[in-house]
Amino acid sequence: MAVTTLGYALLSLLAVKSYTGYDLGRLMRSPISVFWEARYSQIYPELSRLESQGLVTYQAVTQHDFPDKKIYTITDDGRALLRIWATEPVDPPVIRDELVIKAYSLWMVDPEPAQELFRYHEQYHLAKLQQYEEVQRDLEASPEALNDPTSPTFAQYIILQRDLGFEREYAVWCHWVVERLEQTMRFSSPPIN
Amino acid sequence: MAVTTLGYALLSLLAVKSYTGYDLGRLMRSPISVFWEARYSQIYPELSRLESQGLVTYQAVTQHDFPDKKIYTITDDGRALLRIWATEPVDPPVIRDELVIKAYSLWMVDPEPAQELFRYHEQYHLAKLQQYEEVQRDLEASPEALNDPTSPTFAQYIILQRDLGFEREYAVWCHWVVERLEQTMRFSSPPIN
DNA sequence: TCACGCATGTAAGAGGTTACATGATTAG
DNA sequence: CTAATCATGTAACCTCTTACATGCGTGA
Repeated sequence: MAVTTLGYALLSLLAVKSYTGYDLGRLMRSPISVFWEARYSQIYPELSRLESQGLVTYQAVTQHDFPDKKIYTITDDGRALLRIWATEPVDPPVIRDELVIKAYSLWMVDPEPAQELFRYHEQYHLAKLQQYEEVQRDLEASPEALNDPTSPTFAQYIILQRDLGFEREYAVWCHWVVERLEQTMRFSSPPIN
Repeated sequence: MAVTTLGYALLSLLAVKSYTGYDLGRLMRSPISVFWEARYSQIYPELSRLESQGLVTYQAVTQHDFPDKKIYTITDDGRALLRIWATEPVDPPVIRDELVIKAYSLWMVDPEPAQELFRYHEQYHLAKLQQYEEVQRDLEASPEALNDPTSPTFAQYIILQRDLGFEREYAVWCHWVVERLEQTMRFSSPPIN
């Protein structure tokens, strides 16, 4: 009977607009980037669970040139549950970041390949940052919505700031690691070629 | 035959020093905060898997006043594997943060309880930040190690910067959300008491 | 012709959490 | 007297990923 975190994620997207499972999956991997990238194999079963719990309904649409689809809509019960859940306490997120473990082993590896690894991740997060900055520009084009706390755009802007901050901070850290490795290489003995 | 992420996490801790499973579990939930908080029920089986793979060995220690224990030590094979793994490419982490989903639903809830939620998380991350800053002061007390790229302290300092940045950024975001809700409340009609 | 977008799903397995079991010592 | 610390583990369960299955239309 309980709703999973993914279930709430889907509900919160459906609270704004009706979508198919496919749409929801694409949304979760778009640069508009809400939340994280869930697989279709998890989304579809989750949607039918939400449906059996009466939190969403769907309308089957028959198509000729494309596969048939189900457009899901949140119910009043779903909306009510989401509103209650939204302000209830949560535990802070658990971050399982493999790069951090690798960083912890840097003392036992050659600095050059380590730098390469961190340069790659710096670039990755800078690219993500740019994508989010584009979305930011789009949102800031309609400032009325950003000041209306009852507008979904307002909430989207809030989570966008989180994404921006996260990517910026991560890129800065990667850059700092590369610099630190550079610096320490000058102090240690040069490699034997 | 493959080693899991937790397996590498344990190996990277054992590369510095020998520990019991219990020690490793405590380390992972200490403010010295390496990585994330793994459960003992996951650590113990993982250690025996690493042992069966020849990546660690253990020495059984019989105790009178406390339960017997096993002190695990990394093997040469384990060390070699860890060094290779440490600079191999990784995917960026997937962040599944329930608070971000809740934030996405803020447009449909009362601002007051929402502020309370974000104030709580701001305090949480500020407290974490302080803990990390204490560790930072401890590490900076011995600056020679911080400039030696072959010292585990060097690597610990690197991941500490990540933790510091993460907590700082998260706290700033929470604060910003609270302020934004404050601001918008002044624009909307006052609640009917 | 081949891959991509549309669209929904099942099955198997890996990873992680919660609950349970045991038992002595020590601090409040 | 109760809770915490030390210390290792098993069993059941939930969550998430990977692989598989199907099939039409369109653009390169």
